[in-house]
Amino acid sequence: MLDKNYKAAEVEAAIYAEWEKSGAFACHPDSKAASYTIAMPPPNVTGSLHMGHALTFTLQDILIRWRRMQGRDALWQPGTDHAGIATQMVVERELALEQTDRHKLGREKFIERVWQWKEQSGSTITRQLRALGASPDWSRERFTMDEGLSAAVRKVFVTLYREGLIYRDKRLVNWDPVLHTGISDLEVENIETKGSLWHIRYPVEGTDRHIVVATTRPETMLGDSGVAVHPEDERYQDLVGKFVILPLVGRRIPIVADEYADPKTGSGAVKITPAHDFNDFEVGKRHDLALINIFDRDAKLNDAVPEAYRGMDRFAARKKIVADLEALGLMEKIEPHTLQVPHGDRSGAVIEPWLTDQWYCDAKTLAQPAIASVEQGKTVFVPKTWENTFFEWMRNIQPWCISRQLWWGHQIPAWYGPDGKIYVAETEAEAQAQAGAGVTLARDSDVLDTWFSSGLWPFSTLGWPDETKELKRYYPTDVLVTGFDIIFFWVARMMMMGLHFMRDVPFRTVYIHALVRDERGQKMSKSKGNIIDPLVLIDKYGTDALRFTLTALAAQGRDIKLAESRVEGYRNFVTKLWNASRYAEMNECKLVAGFDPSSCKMTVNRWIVGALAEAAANVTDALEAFKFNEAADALYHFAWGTFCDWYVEFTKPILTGTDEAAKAETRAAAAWVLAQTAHLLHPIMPFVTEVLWREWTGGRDGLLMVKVWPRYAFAVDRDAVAELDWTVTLIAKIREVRAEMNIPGAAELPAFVAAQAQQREWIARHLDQIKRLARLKSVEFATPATKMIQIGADGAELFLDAAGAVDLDQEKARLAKEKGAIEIELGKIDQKLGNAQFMAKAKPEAIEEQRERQAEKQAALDRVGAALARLGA
RNA sequence: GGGCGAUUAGCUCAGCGGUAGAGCGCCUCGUUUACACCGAGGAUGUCGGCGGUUCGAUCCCGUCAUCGCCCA
Repeated sequence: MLDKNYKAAEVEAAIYAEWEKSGAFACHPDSKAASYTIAMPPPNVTGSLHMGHALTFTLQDILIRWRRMQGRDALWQPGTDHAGIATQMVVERELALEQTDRHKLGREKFIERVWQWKEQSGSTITRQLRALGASPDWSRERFTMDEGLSAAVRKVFVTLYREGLIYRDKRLVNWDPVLHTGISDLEVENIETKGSLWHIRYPVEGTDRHIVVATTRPETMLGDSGVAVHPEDERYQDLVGKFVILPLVGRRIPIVADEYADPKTGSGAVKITPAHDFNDFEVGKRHDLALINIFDRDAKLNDAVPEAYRGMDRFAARKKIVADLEALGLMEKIEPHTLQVPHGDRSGAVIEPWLTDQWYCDAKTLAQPAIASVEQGKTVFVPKTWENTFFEWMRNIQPWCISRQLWWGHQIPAWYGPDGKIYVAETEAEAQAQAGAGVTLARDSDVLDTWFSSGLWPFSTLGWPDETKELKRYYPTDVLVTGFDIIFFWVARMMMMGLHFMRDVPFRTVYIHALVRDERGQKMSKSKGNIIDPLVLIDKYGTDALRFTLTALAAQGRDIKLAESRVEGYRNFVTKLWNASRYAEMNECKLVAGFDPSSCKMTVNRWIVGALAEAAANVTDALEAFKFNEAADALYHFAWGTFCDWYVEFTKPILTGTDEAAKAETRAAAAWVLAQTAHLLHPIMPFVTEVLWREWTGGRDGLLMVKVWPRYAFAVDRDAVAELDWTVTLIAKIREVRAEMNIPGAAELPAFVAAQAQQREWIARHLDQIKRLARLKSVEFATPATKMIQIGADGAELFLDAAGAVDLDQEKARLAKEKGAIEIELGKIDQKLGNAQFMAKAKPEAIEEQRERQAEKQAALDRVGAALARLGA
């Protein structure tokens, strides 16, 4: 006998262990079944499960479990990402606690230390994925720095280099002066900041005129190598080609005409600092201005500036420069100004555009096939609107800076000879061979952007560059499930790399889900303190409740605002299901081998198996279309609203009755429907359904997770549906009237019925149920002589004998109100049907529908009228 | 500045060219052979404003407002 409540916390770990031990998570490369593949977006090895993970992995697990039950050879490829900067920072923090740092340790020892950390702590996230119930093929778990994946990275790098798609270049890079590395545009967060706009007067050489330039970063003036004005700006026509003398520095720099200068902003003239601003860099290139680097790697002023400023931090220098300019009377004015300040997404430091040698990937070339593939529908985004986002990014893609000045990551397979000549090769030996024996080589100390290796994930995890059978079988993957925040970081890169190296898209479908936000719609973040920890919810309500909640809220194209009350509500749903099973068990509803749902004779059973079949079809359709919330909704309403609320209540009299044949059929049908419901719920709520399945089968029939997904050949019995719907409506109406008339719930009232043959038959068949659920003492087929409460149902009139407990004036008022409501409805319909335009132009179905409604309402009106007449109103 | 999305019950959200829905909350009643993490019943909506298309608009189009996100 089941306990009264399901205790998720006590059973989940054991159930999971059983699944994992059974081998049911594994793919079968030699199977004849069609494959179904999802490459799991590898969480950072430093990560711990947050709500976004919980959502994305729940949805992926639903798809995988569902397809697996459908008989597909499902591969959910798991793994973790080495997460260069993030991981290095974690270990560096540890070192700081030990009063040391990576430089004292040296590169080799430091990397050893990171690996150690990875061995000890790197499994946190995978352990938490297990708590979530995720069912990937753990035997195939990969790590982006595994030997195999590293070999793939080297091969890709070397190949792209030889194809000219990777190259070394001196350009401005987003420099993080705290982490001492360049980062890609995507890793930069622009934060709106209140600052100032300083207007500085630059003296024009050989005149007593000044030209005023406005800047948000006065300290960079030390690196100015020009002033730009708009070519059509009349104010400065005569100055173009002349020079200004840069204050504080004394450098003579040209005034150039360039459209970058906006005549409407400030004075219309801008200072140009080509070495420290991306726009200025371009202007400088056009006019051949000098690149004057004034910062060191800490963003402190270097020796290229006047002595007074050397070694100063950029922000301290700003103050001093402003003060010095004011002292010289060269500060025209200072205005408050809000601007976007670039920050490193990891360090939070203000990013400095800095001139360095970096490795770049020619993303523009690689992007073309990716764009074409989406245009041609080889890869489809769901919802489709995200394709615009993808195109927008891909069509304006910039060279991708792939080198990072870090230690943790894939070291770039490039070596330099004493003369600076570059040798790129997969191994040092090859590079040596290229250079010739005896040439001393030094390896490039940089590592690759983490996204470089994760871009290979869909094929590197399958064994590429070896032509493994897994690669052949599981690439391209079927669907990628991810959030829109990494369309650029990851989806785009996988598309580029996959198409280039595999000659095919990495996935057929990209399902983009929402971001999980808090109740107020705010992004969850540590600083806001609004984080809801999925593990806390799991402890409190069980994994299934959390999974069901996320599924029910995962409507396409919307952010998810998560309220804990929803989780609680769906925990209640788990309990409801549990107790329905408990009820079934108490009534000896046992699974019957070979039960054929279409063989049911009783209407109520024919009805419930039909309703189940319909729910099953709805769930399948919803999953096919990635409409997770609709699948959850269909199951919730079938299980609770149909099965528990009506079928269970309806069959109670049968199960406690004496008709053995009826009992047997009902028990078998109830058990079957419940078990099928568990099948349908399993992908969303794997734990409780597995526990119940074991309870019903005694563990003799294997695991639910490998059972066949429901699909039925039998047709829904429409007559049974009509009969039950009518009966349910009748009961609901009686209950409604009773409540309205304040008839005590316990009072059992005699009833009389005047009905057509069909309805008489229906009432007779479900007499016990109607009496029980509507609290009737007796039902007599006759029209009563006295005045009573009167309830109309289609084809029947039911009279309730409240025996003086009810004031007939009250009943008259009730009927009058009902009449009024019907008249309003009928009026609207009459108006519509009386509209010549409507009759001429509306679809025939729409007209027919209105006619039917008109007839319905008219009949109801007649009935209420007759009832009122009988009461003498 | 460019783009995307949202605006529906007190709250969180579905939905949709022709009867406006769910969960939570609220109110009333209730312990009848699963379940009070329950059951029965109920109240609450000019579907953001204004125009347009249409026989008909909460739904399609335009516009405005407000909010959110992404990109410059």
